[in-house]
Amino acid sequence: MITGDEIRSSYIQFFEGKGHLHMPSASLIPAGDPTLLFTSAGMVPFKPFFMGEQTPPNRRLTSSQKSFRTTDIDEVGDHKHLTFFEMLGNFSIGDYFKNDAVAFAWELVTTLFKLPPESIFVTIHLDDDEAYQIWRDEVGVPVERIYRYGDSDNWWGPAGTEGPTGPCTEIHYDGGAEKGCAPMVPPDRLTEIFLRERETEEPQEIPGCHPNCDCERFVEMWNLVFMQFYQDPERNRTPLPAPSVDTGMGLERAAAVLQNKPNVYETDLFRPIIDKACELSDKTYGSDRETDYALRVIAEHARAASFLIGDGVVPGNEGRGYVLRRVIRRAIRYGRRLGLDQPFLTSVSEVVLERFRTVYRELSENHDFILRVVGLEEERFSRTIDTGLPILEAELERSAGLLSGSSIFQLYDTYGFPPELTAEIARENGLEADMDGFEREMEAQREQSRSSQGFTGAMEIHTAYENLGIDATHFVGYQLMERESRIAALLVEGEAAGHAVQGQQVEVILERSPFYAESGGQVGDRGVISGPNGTVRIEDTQSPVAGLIAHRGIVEKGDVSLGDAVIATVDTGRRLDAARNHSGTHLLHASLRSVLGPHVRQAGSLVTPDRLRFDFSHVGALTADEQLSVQNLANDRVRENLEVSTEESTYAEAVREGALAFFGDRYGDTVRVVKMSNGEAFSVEVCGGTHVGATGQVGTLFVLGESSIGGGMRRIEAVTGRGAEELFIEQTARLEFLARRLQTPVVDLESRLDSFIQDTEELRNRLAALERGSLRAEADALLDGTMDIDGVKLVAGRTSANSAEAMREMGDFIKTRVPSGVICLGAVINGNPQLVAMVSSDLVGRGLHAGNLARDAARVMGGGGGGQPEMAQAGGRQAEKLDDALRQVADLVRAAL
RNA sequence: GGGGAUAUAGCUCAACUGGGAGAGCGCGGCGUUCGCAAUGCCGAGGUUGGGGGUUCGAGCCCCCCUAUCUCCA
Repeated sequence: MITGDEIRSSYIQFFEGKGHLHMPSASLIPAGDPTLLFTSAGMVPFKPFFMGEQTPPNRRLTSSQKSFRTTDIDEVGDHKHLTFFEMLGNFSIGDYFKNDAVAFAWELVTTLFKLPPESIFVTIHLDDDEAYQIWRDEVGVPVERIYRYGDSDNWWGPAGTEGPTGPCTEIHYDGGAEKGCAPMVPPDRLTEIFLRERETEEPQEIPGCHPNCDCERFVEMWNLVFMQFYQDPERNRTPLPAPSVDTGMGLERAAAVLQNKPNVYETDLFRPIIDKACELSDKTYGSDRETDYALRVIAEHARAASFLIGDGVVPGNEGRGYVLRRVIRRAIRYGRRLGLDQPFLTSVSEVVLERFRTVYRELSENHDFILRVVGLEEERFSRTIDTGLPILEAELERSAGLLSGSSIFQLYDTYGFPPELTAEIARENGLEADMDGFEREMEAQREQSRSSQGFTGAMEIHTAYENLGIDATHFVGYQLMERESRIAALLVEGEAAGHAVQGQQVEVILERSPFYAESGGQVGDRGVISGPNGTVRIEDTQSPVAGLIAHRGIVEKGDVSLGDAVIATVDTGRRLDAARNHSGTHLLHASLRSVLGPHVRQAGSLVTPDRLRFDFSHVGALTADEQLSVQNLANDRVRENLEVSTEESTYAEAVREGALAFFGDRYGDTVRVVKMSNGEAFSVEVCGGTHVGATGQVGTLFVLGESSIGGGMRRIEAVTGRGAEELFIEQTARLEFLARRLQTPVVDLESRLDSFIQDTEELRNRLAALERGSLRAEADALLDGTMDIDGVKLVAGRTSANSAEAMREMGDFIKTRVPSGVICLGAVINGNPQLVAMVSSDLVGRGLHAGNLARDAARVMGGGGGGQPEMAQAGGRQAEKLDDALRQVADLVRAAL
């Protein structure tokens, strides 16, 4: 039997033999394309080549590309759908076209894979007569095995709103008529049906089986895309000057066909993983449908999750991290159905790593990390289940027949309890789950999130700038801090103006400027713009429209006018502080990656002259050791005084050379790459910010702290240079101040403080004992005045207690002397009168209630109170009435008896 | 960026309508036991995350902050 590994390598070798260059699989995180969540097909890494943005290393390429698709995530578990798969492909970038592509494919399938030609069906696009002719005449496929399909099946692209697009042809493997759902529809008949469908725009019924049928007879093995046109955003298509070919064959499907297995899960690419899941759950694959489904979910998702983590994705609440989390949690949910309620996914992942580690190095390199992340997520999810389950059970208890959508939503929204699991448990308890109601609640939440998306009237401002008729300010601030220029535009209160006078808030636009506008987390520059008749103090610099630099400030002296020749001077000290923090951020980023692992990715940052803040993806909090290691490493690199160099490059080029870029940022055609290196690069990032010339200028980097900003996301804050120095001075001063106050040398502070705390403790205890003693004496005195109200003993009186608690203690003491009776104690605490009333349990039976006593007595002092029958407390506002209240108690007791 | 939930002893969690801060585990001491294990009694351990407010009185109600979890974007 040919193994999956053999299929992969023989495919690559076949195309290498046809002059193709083997490109290694790119990361599942698309490097050059911030608009894509995942690498979803073999051609994704080559997009810049197809778009003509870059020159490929060779016009013929081949690869086996790791791919991930989120669309079918909820279908995984049946025989067909996968989230993660390997895509074999051969690519022609303006080289060969339909003839060769088809010929190569046919040769590979029939001679290398040795599939019988009579079991191969091909499909083409309705209009692609060229492909039809090639298949029929050049390859010799009988016409009854060439089927035409419409746009939904055999037209590809564009990916997004514009881009290359074209018809495709597919190779289907016929598993045999006995697997079919019905007799085959002849190709001509099917073509007629699709033509009518296109004309009427109504879906037509297909009377029989065909290659794209949903039944199990055919396996779509290979898709050859002919990129023939370019489609613009208005959907106009123009022929591409150099048509290209992009093909994709799912390795898993190919393995199923070549290994003669009914589906991908029976192949050697999945079987070891399935077997492990069977072993753990004590089930056998193939025994029943439900079990098989769950086993497939576990195997598929364990595989997908391992690869995702291997490429640096970490579970989180957004974007890729959220997809990963969903995949892991879905696997665990299905595991529970098999009775796996203990952590199991880590063991399954171990098999995945074992199976694929030789081909995909990142799996072996990140072996421990992958297992740790899976384990952590597994643990986290079981906590989610544990907290949600009791709430769900209570909810089920309350509901009859139908579990409301809002309940399902609340469990999901607040506790992350999966709705499918909720529905499942509800069914087990004989209740239906209102999933439609749930969906409505979800939609309402989406609506709310969208509507709260800050509407700042950005559009209007936007046009205000565009109406200025200036497209760009030339930024000269990388080299200069001062530069003469001319005022190209002035805005007063958001409106274009020709003139501004002293005291007015203005925005100045210059022809060229050394001022750095806020971007990439680095705040804008401050400084002064001085003209012939006045000066403007600049408080902030922004870039409201790409390329435009708006200096915001106030006219400090005189006036300024459009066209004035000015000198723009940046506040150098502030700029250098910011530069130190920005370079510090890069050092910190690289250090974090070095200490924690390459999964650390920038999620946001803030660079001000005072401090820096850096958000990144990571599982769990940093230990004190890790934090220290990061700081030490960064400072080592500071002392090594690495050269900081910048160069211009294209985005894709920069990323290919290993530069880190921030997902979600938009980059222009050319990007600036900042490198810190002393021969060997320590940090390379795409960044437009201002930096120091060498890392030594950073001075010292001091980490202030590290915290969480949500699942899978951490935030670290630090200071450098002057900030670090100030911090040190401040902390030292604080220590010295403490030392003076505690009259001890700084080194002895801890022991001195310990002894202080101990002393306080001791004193507190002694005071409490003293108070207890004196209150006990008071209690004794009160006991002497015990009254007898119709046979009920009453101890009532004023005390000097300073808390209700102390009075309770007194009451408890009196109780030991008067086991049957009523006790009512009063005291003025913080200026307010307070009462504590106690009634022994035997008297409660006779109708006395401490709560009533306390409340009624307190009424005299302008207050209220309450409590339990045997003990209650009350208070009021009029301290002078306390004695009156206490005197009243006797009457109250008498009345209650 | 917006919403929801949680925060109580070292750990896991109780505490009704606002009215005496508790349990189990763990820890310490003293026993029973040949030993391991088990077990009995006693004990320590709390600014109820922090701050403000309402109230005679707040673990509980309101506001702000912090941390953790979670959903949406």
